[in-house]
Amino acid sequence: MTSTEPAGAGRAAPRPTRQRRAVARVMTTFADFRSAQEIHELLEQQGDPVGLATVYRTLQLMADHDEVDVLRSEDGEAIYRRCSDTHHHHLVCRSCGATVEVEGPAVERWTSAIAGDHGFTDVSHTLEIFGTCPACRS
Amino acid sequence: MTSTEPAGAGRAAPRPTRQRRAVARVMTTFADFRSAQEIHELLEQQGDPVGLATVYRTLQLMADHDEVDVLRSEDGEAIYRRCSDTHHHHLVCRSCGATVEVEGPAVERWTSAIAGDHGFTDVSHTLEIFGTCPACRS
DNA sequence: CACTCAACTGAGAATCATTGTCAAAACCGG
DNA sequence: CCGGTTTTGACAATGATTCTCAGTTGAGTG
Repeated sequence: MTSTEPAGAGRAAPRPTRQRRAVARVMTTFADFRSAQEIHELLEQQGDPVGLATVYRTLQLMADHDEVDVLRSEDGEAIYRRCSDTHHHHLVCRSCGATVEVEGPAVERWTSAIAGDHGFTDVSHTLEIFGTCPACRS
Repeated sequence: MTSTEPAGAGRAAPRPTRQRRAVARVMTTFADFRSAQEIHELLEQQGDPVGLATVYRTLQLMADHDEVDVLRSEDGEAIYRRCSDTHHHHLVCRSCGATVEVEGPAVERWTSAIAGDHGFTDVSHTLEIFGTCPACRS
C-alpha cells in the first residue's frame, strides 16, 4: 500500500546478518521455484545452516522488498524464486517441473485493456501455463 | 479392500445424495469466492448440515467436473465459486473483493501458441487480474 | 575496548486448513 | 427385503506456516 519507504523515518533498516546473507546467496544458486523448506535444506547442505523460522521470515522480508517472486503451488505451498528484473510468466511441465520463462506483450496489453474497460486501476496479474513437455511425452 | 483398481473398469458415477445436493444448492446462493469452511458454516446456518470432510470431498469432486472454480487466496487457502460453463478468468478488486468474469480468445490463443512453440501438449493455464475497482478509488 | 540495547535468531509449541481413517448409514439393483 | 457398494462424519493425523521467548549478535557510544 505504501508507495515508497521513507528513508530515515522511524523504520529500521534490515540488518545484514550472516543468516540473511546466506539466504540471499542461496537464492542465486537455482533458477526455478523452491519451497521455504527446500531452501532451508539447501542451506544446511551447503554448511550454512539457518533456522527454519528465520528462513520464512527472511523470505517474507525479501518478498516485501521485491527481491524474490512468490507463487503458490497447486497444493497451496508458497514457493520462492529470485526475481528477475523483467516481468514474465512461466510455462511449467506438469510431469517433470521444468520451467520456461515466457513473455508476451500481447497479454500485458490485453490485461491492461480489460482492466481499463472495467475502470480498474493499479493493475497487476498472474499467469501460469501448465502442460506436458516434449521430454515427458516419450 | 480389493487388490488393484482394474484399469479402465467402471468409473462410478457420483451418487446424488442429500449432502451433495445441499452443497450444490448453497453454491448458487453467492457470487464471490468462499472457503470450504465458510461453505460448511453456511450449510449449517441453513439447517442442512454436512460434515466438513464431506464438504471438502464434494467441492473437489465438483472442481474435477468443472462445476466450480477453485482459486488460492493470498494466504494459501482454497476458495470456491460456482462456475459458469465457459472458460474465463477473473478481474478481482484488491480492496473490496468484487469479481468480474472476463474472457479473451486472444489469451487462449497466445498461451496455446507459446506452449506449442516449446513442444508442450495437454496445455492449461491460470490467469487472474488484480486491481482497484472504480467504487474503491473515491 | 567495554558496554548497552534493540534487532535478530532458533527450537519448539501453537495454529489452521486439509486429508486420511474407518465404522456406521444410505442407496441401488435384484 | 437382501447384499454389496458408495458415502458419510467424527476424529486423528499431517504438514506448512506462524508465534513465543529467552539467549545471541551487531552497531553505535563513551
